[in-house]
Amino acid sequence: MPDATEGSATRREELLAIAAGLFAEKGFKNTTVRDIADASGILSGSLYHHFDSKESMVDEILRTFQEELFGQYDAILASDAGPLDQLEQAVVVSFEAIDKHRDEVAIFQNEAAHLLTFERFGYLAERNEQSRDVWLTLLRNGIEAGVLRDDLDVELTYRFIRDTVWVAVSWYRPGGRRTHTEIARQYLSILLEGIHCA
Amino acid sequence: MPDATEGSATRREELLAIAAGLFAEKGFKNTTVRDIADASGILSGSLYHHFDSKESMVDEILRTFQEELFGQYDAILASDAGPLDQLEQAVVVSFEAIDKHRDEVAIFQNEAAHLLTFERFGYLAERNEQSRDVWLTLLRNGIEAGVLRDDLDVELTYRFIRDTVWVAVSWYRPGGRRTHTEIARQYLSILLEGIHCA
DNA sequence: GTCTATATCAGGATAGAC
DNA sequence: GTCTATCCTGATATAGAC
Repeated sequence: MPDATEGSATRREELLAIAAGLFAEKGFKNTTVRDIADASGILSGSLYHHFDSKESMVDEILRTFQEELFGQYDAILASDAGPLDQLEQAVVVSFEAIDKHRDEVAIFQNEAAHLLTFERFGYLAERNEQSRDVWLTLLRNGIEAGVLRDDLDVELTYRFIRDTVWVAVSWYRPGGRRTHTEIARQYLSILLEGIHCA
Repeated sequence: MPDATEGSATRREELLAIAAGLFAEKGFKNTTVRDIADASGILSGSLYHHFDSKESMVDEILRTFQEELFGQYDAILASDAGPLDQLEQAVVVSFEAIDKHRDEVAIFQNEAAHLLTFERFGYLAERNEQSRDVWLTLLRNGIEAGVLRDDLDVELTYRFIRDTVWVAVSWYRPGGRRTHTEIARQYLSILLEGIHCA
């Protein structure tokens, strides 16, 4: 009785995970349907029993991931933690996502700009907007509460945070010298206090 | 008398600029030789009078750009400015590159990882290594001189700087609300002093 | 659910005329 | 230096047997 809610992944999820790994590693366009089939131990034609197209695969991969991630951001915003705590939690959650869903983050990072040009992936633009809202809210709350500098361009600051957090996916490797929590902590230290001597 | 040293670009340079724009916008793999030819007002076959292959084009684009950029880094390191000044200059020069060579930076950012897997583009790995040396040297000099915090992981700090600087190419638009110098200044302010209240 | 076989098409590249 | 014409390969996707 295959069931998506079970611990063991369904065949569909297995195939998606394999595809995600390839998309992340070689890029969407550079990964052929045959690559995915090979890695799955079946032939390319068989993949079409499970999915409409290569696009459907990347679509499902990104949708699932973003639903989870934005659920976490919402929970943080809805919590009664202070503005600084919320900002820190958002950073931690993001690095956690890089650790737990590396492929998905990488795909989003590397392919979103291109996929965005197709109507089918319009929801990615909405997610971008939503992410911007989250970070801007966190920053503005911090400034209002007097814990963050009020002389910085909020829009620029948001971009720097967003970029630095997500781009870490390009070099972070789970099981490496530093855990994602350590990285998040160091990152927050730089972001909050700067690298200059006090 | 067409001459590369003249103010007016040679046909070759014109074509490379057009190709660079497309590579940056749509990605290397997603840009067809016919796309480049169309944008240049000629037919695809004619391009092969000027270049061996699509790969040769991106190769020449990246080589030329990197030669210039690393020349600037070398000049900064060789100067007798203080460690903090040198670090600031390196950041400024990088944002300048984003302004003046947006396409080239974007191509390097988006395609290097993939191109790197081909022997032909092995020099990109060397350039990465060289870039790492530059930033690590700047950071270590700063720490040694006592102007930078010594409690940070230098390797992580380097990555954060590198990533945040270059990823700006994905959103920076020349002629926008902020000049590249303003952006560099704000960025340095965050990097050096942090966003937390003093 | 997977395989065999194949239709269909797009893209990189070439040869030779103009 | 550009065009015409075309080759060749590799990629997505389909249809139907097992």
